[in-house]
Amino acid sequence: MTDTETSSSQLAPTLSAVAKRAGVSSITVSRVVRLPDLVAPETRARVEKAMRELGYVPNLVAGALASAKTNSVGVLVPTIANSIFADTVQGLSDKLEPLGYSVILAQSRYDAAREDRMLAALLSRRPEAIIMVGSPATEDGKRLLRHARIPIVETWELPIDPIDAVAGFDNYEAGVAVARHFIAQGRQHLAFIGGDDPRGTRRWLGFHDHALASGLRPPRRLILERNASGSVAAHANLPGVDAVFAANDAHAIGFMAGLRKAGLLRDGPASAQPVAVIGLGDLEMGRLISPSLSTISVHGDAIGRTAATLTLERGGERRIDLGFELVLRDSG
Amino acid sequence: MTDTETSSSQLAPTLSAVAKRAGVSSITVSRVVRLPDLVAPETRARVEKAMRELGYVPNLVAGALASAKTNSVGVLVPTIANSIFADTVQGLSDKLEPLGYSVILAQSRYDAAREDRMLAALLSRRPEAIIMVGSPATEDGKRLLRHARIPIVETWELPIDPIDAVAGFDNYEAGVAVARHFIAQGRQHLAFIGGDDPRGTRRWLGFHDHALASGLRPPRRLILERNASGSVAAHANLPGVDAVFAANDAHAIGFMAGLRKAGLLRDGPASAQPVAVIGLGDLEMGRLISPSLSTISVHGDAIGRTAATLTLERGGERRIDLGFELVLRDSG
DNA sequence: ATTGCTTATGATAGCGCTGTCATCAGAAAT
DNA sequence: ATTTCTGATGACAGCGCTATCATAAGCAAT
Repeated sequence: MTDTETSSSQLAPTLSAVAKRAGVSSITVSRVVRLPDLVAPETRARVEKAMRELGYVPNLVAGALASAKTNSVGVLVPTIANSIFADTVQGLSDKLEPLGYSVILAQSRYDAAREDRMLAALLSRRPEAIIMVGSPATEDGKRLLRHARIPIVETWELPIDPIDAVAGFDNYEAGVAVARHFIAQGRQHLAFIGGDDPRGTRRWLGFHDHALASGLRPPRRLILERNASGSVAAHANLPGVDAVFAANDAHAIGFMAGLRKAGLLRDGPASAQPVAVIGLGDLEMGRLISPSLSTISVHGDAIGRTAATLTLERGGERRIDLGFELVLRDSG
Repeated sequence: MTDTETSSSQLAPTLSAVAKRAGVSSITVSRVVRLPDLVAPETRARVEKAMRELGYVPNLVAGALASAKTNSVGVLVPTIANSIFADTVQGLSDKLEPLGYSVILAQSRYDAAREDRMLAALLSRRPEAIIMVGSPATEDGKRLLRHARIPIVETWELPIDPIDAVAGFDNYEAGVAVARHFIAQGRQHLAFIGGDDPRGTRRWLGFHDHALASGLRPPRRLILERNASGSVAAHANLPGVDAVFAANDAHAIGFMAGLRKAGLLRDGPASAQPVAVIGLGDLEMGRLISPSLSTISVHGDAIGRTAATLTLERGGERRIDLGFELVLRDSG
């Protein structure tokens, strides 16, 4: 018998199976797992041996029910692929996993109905907190969260009326900052390209309002699919534009590819660009391409880590502005 | 009283609270949630009203314990940020979420010990399957999975001795394909840059073996940090090299940035490049930059969706090779 | 009237743990 | 010798559900 854990039923061994084998009560086995200091060394050794021999893996589902603690957090993002939200998920899970929390991940795909379903699905697993990108799109979603009586962290925004805690930055001000920079550069004809999700729209609003307030003609806005390829052709729809704010770096890089084809991209500094381009996200890639991409840098992983902290500590500041940074390189 | 669900204790309402309010037994409420067809329409309406009034959210933790079905799958990836694995996670969760499964996500961070811990943590939540990138790095990890008696899907590789199911492609052959292409192009001095994780190493091996078998001098191998910035400087360490296979597109783009600085990058076609570069992953960005990036295209999302299918269907082919494609553009 | 079948509902017993007391030595303090 | 405390262990109930079997009513067929 090479595998001591063979034979016996197909079923996973339980606490009491281990207990029986070690000649102790099951509560003692439970303590060996959770509070080993309360168990005498010899007993502990005996129990640990039995656990090894049986290949015991604790059943956290049962544990969670009994203790009313699931040690899990629900995380809801619009999408995880090709997205800066992955940084946030990484940040929060790096903080949470070592503490024994598991991350239950759900994607809304920018769909309000799916978001509500995912929220309900998450909540029925009784996570100890919910971290989401943005705010619930519907009143139903908000009510669900408000009644859950667990920490809720909204991220990537600074909602006026948050459900509970917030870790984000001011998308409106990001738009303002870009517009201000373009204007200081002497650009006259501004445009905004990107999605029309809530955060993109806030950026657009800030961009738009500041341009108007500075006496410019209203900027143009082009709503694009979420993949960058559409932005390659965007330039054709923006005649006369000399400065573009892209809602994310992927769109910015796509747009620059279009400019290159049109012969409107220089390898020189921003001042030499016929059309200035600024993105958002500060993808590593933006630093590497030529001309290098100017961008609004936001710290996606810091948002995740901060959100994690907010789920762990009740009390203290519940609204954290992580800010952003206008990083100027050669594109704009 | 605007909120009917207020007052009453702080505790979340249970099945039997709903039952009492609706004047039925709790099992009937359970049926309304799971098997509504078994309940008479009027009874169902009464129960649904009570659920709404109380703001009832089913407790899947209890349900899972009672039914021995958690409706969850554990997913283990090395990392999720800036990574093509995000596509795989998206693919599998798009397939699984509509079926009522939740994704429990864990990251190993390319650390064998952390991987083992995460595997044990996942397993203790009794997922109905585990999907992971690659194979467990340790024997302990393998044993854990083998004893779990649930579907296990290893992805992004085609291990010789899989634990259960596999959805991936042949990394060795990808290396061979790139070497073959370089050689056909008349390149003489090959190099490989990238990480030394198992998949990267397989690619290197194929690349190396094929170069040798074709009579070339042994390719050089440069092991880099996981972020692309290191690859910018890589060229200095590879004098005389005229063709580079980067283990992923980010490294390839970083390397090209270095070449550009060194004046070794042309906007022309591959034949005009002093140093040919081929990446792996087929990032959208690679298409957009100039010169456009040649790459091994792998379908990360298809891997995820296939893995999901493999967890749902026992029986049938358990080893699926999704293949790869050498996509030739201007960089090599 | 009896049997059999279907539909709608309920009673009961757990699922595998943990919280909350007990219990019982043995040591220390009175 | 008695009390008190500490350390180690256990008994027991119960977390909120579901599986399983039972029950009752209604109705058709014998």
